[in-house]
Amino acid sequence: MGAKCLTKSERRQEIKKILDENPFFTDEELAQLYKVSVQTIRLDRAALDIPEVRERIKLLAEHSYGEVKSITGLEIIGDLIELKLNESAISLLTVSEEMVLSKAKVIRGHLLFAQANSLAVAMIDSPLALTGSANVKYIAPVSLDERVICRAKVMKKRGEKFLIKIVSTVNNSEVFRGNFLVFAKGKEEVL
Amino acid sequence: MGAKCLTKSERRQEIKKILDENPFFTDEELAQLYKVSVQTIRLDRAALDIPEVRERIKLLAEHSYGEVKSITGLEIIGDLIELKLNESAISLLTVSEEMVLSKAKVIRGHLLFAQANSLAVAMIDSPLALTGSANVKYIAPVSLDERVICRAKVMKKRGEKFLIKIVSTVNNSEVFRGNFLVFAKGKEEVL
DNA sequence: TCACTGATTAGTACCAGGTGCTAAGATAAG
DNA sequence: CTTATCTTAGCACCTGGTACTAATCAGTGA
Repeated sequence: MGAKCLTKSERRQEIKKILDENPFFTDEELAQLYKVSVQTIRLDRAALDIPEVRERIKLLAEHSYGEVKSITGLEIIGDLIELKLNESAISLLTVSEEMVLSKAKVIRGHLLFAQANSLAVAMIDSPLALTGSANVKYIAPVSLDERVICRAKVMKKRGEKFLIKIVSTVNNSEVFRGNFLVFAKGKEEVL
Repeated sequence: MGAKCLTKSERRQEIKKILDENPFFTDEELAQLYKVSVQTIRLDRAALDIPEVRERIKLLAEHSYGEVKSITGLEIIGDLIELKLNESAISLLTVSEEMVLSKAKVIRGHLLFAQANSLAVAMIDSPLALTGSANVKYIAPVSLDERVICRAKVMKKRGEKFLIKIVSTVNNSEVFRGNFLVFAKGKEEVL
């Protein structure tokens, strides 16, 4: 990793990147990494407007904590945009580096599924919802940095069974679609 | 919340609970909350074997950090046990805390899908393989600490198209099954 | 050569939120 | 009264910083 004689701005860009993907480094460690003094690192962070380690860690923790708190939040892959319980829902997923196959920069299939599945499950107004079955089709590959909008709509409801239709699009063109059968479970024991 | 004249053990139980569901409290804040001194809180934490705020927050952050990495970042979800390219493959996934729905301790559906999908894609002898479609069925819920064995088998192969049958079991009983249609992509551009 | 500039480094005082240790009350029970 | 349990207090020390001042070093132009 970065250790050579870098210019100030090169170093700063590297620091920005490295802290972006691993916020756990202390100034000390960065200083050793780039063979500069701790003070220099502090100036760099100040210039880049990056808070201290504890703050960074805390933000990360609060983020995931917030998700956990919001009942179904953690369970959702992507950001919930709209939600009408038992009717329809929309979520947005921006494809980041970790989501793609390293070679092709194409999103892993199961993430599109996960977005759809978690949305389908989240939109059910019930303490617990479980997927029963799903038929899905991948229409076009999705690449890094693209924004996937996933729309879910309840097509049929019979008792505790919900048939949900999912369509995911990027720039208004379909990339993924599927039908999910979801079971709403109340307090009764799961099968 | 708790503020009355509690016995030591009552207070400790409350502290344990409160920190369990909200790890962000400092000793100071807890001391005010229970109207005891900071030192008392420290003793309580020591007795309960609860680390300091920063440590708690850090653990939380590392946890969620690891989770994001592992679910999105890995090429294969689960551990590859056996692999015969273009023929069959087996992977094992042990259900950990991060994989389950917080309330029911049941694995999230898309993780079973992810295990199956990543296995199906991995077993194709090609620089790039993409999922075309999938039909899956969830037969029984899978709980925390259970070990999911996923078996994939190529049923049909026509040119670059592979039909793969997946069966996932826990203790030899089926929990998930599906058919995946996977496309092997060579160097040619993806559609 | 001198002066100036930008980048870096050094040093100081201070902070939160602790640990680890010793010692001193407070209170109830035998 | 003595003893044991619980609680509080005080102190030195720690990490990973902030905020600020001052010194150093290399290169550049005049």
